[in-house]
Amino acid sequence: MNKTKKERLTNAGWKTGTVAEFLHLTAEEELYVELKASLSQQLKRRREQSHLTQEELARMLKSSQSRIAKMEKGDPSVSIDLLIKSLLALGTTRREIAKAIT
Amino acid sequence: MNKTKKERLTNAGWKTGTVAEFLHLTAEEELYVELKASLSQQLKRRREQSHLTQEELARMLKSSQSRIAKMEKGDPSVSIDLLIKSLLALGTTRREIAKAIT
DNA sequence: AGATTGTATGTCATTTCTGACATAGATGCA
DNA sequence: TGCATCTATGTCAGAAATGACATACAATCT
Repeated sequence: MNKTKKERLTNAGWKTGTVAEFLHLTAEEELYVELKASLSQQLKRRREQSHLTQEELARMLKSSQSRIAKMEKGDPSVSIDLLIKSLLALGTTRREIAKAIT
Repeated sequence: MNKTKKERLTNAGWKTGTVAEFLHLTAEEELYVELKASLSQQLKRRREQSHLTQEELARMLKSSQSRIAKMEKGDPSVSIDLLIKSLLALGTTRREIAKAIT
């Protein structure tokens, strides 16, 4: 965003900044959300590489299509625990999980 | 364990093997438990390096001494989520967390 | 247009996790 | 010995996550 646009928005009463600021996240919360997002993306990649639909993966994991969708979207209702268990079930190694987190 | 001892135990009716086998864990469950144990150890290391007691850390995290103890012991009742949130609160970077997981 | 396939989103009963508390080790010190 | 400090373990009410379901959305067909 260039300076001019920012000034225009600010003058018009808008606040500018990061998503984290907008959502009032602390530094730690932001790191947590980002870390979770990385795992979400990794899960989606692995599923697509395996040519599985969300429904097929759900059956494999004894979960549901809607929960898989939420996992891949980084929905607040899904835990890192579930993401990691899912990745492990898909054959992801610790090293690969670590790489995704970095 | 040397061969002789294993034979003795086996002959006496004991089964030998890994903890995972004893607890009837699947391969994925075993990986999950190991990964969690790594984070537990990392948390304990960081706390001790910071010269904090469990009680002090508990106050910092708005948790309780007993939960910190359970975290560091890898108790089944604690989630990876809580471990990661705690590590982040202690200033651990994503890179360091990734390293611990590897 | 309608039909099919795959993904997203809202809701909810049940399950699991969490902080808090009590209390039991464990270690050191007077 | 008793006393203080730190850690471990069991329990439980309240909070959060889970799978399941319905349904909406999107893309691709005939």
